[in-house]
Amino acid sequence: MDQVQRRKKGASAPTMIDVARTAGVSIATVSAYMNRSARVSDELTRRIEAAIGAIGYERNAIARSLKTGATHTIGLTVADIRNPFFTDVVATIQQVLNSAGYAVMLCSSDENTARQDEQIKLLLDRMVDGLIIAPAGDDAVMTRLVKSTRKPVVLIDRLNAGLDVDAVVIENATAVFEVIRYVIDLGHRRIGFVSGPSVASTGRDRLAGYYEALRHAGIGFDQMLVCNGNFREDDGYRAAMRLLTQPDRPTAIFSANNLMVIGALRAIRDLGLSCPDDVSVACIDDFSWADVFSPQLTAVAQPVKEIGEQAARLLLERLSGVAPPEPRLVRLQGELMVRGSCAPLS
Amino acid sequence: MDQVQRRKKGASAPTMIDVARTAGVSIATVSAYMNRSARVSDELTRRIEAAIGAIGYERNAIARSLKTGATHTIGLTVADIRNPFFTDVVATIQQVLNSAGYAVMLCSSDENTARQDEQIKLLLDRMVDGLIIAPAGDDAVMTRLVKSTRKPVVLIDRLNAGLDVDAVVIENATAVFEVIRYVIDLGHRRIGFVSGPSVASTGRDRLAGYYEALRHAGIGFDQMLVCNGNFREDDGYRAAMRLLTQPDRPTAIFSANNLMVIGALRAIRDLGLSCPDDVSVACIDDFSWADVFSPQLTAVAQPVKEIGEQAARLLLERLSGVAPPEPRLVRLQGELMVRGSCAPLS
DNA sequence: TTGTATGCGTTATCAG
DNA sequence: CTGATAACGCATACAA
Repeated sequence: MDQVQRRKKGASAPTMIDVARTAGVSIATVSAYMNRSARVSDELTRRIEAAIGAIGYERNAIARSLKTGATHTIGLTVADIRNPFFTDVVATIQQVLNSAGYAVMLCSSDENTARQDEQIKLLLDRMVDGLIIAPAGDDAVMTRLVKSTRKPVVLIDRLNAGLDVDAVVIENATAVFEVIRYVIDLGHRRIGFVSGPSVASTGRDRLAGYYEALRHAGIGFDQMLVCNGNFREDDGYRAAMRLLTQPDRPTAIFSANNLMVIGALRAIRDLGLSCPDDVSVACIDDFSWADVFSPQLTAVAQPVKEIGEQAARLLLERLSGVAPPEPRLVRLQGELMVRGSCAPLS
Repeated sequence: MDQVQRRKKGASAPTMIDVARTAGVSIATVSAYMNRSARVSDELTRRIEAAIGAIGYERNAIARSLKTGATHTIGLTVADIRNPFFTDVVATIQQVLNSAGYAVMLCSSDENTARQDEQIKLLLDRMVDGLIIAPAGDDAVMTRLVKSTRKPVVLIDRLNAGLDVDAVVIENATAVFEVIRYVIDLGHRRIGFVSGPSVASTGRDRLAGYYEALRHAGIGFDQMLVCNGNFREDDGYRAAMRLLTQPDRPTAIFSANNLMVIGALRAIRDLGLSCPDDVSVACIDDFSWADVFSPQLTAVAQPVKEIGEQAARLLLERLSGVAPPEPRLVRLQGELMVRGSCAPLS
């Protein structure tokens, strides 16, 4: 069909053809102008710009994507969008990627691997150019999904054994080791551990740090002192309840993340106990408000900003092809913030 | 070009043509099968499914969108993704929209109208099917952007005078009125107000509720008791500092949102004061952990879940065309959570 | 420099 | 019920 005799002037949005027609140039020239892919004479440039302004043309990113194969959109799934840790990371990733010209499609799997898999499928289906994943856990479907895509993928927060992709994590075992050692130094011997799920590398690594600290201090390991959770507030509550209602209850409780520590504190309150007088508490993940509310939580602050920046950087490098072929693993350090929620044991 | 003699088997992802070829059917039949748009015989269905499995075909959403004009993606911009209020709303919107088959593209404007406008442009450019906006503020560019798009738009949290679109907000003035009345009933007369920006309807409405409560109680209005902020933590800190360092300092401080109240509490601490002994504190926006940390904040809990659900519902109704032509305004009620951060004034 | 023609992967129309 | 073919809006070799 002739490019001139179209566009009934009513229905749909103006296209490049309309611009070409009203500017009296060819569609290729308009395209060249839009992409600065070739020099367009000043005269035509002027006419094209006038035409664009007149009919309010905006280029259709879908058609453009179909042609170029790139959407300039990246997918981001996190285990829990309500978790301030992820929120902070997301905010940074967002900023970096946006200023690099990418939009971000965000999904939260709510610590549910089935939902996570669906969302990764959704994202891949939407033809994102790349993927940043904070995995809810290692699961076979996701592994297969990620392996079978040719899009660059960056893992954050948690590793997945079966995946050879770029990743940004913190030294979880080391971080926990340090906190537990600090608690032990305060005189505590019976230290309860509210653990994350073993399907998550963070769950496993943080528990490992706990064991290591105990062994290092020569403290025997008591199976009753470890309770599993799924990183949610309720899990922390239940775990702390179980820990604190046993005969020889722990004098300190460590929570493997921020949400569970709130649950644990609620359990402490519901049992009529107080922190740090009756039970010392520490955790991984800092709160921005930790210094203004009591108990002022002793916690390991994760370098959220840097995690986000590094993740975005790794992805951007892959997208622009300047990354080396082998996967890169960035390991960051947490920082122990000693506050008032752990008391010395007399 | 003949649909059979293509696909060099190496490079790009398999297309419908490949499926048609390996299944020995026509491309239209494959399409009919994929969309269930027409009955396909059992025999062909079987062959198509086998082919899809064999070559690992996945339908290209970009091409599909180009053809159908729908992306099944909706854009969502919030004023601040780090604010738990927005996070909660986002999480709900996400869930509802996802289960309706839509993906969500999220942007955070960080209370910056310029960034917000860019992001709305970005989203519209990505051809989202609809938009949910928590405006950083009324600004002309956004108003024009929203007005000129034919995509359905839903506003949440904040209204924009110039826009005749669906919206979900809470009764801000009423909510503040109630809190302030409660504080007045405790005996307070000098009540500082840490306000949001006047470019945001929430900023204006909440301040109006404050004035109304004072007038209702016959308390004179003192210009020195109101400090403007931009809903960020730092603003709350600065505002509270100014309020509490004046000669006849207020006995109570009300913060127009959650982030600023944390700043205010930090200021109180830095001044060597304590809450609620020296200064009572209340705010809009509840915290999930408010009951386990001291001071236990008295606050108005916004119905975050319902805000998200209603916003998603309004948008979905527009998308499916079952909505009435005129814009709908959903006004929800906040709930005053009385805790311990406000003390009676002897 | 500027214009023409073709294809990206689907969907949809219309014959068979 | 199935098959061929024309768009969807843009980019891009290639021709002029």
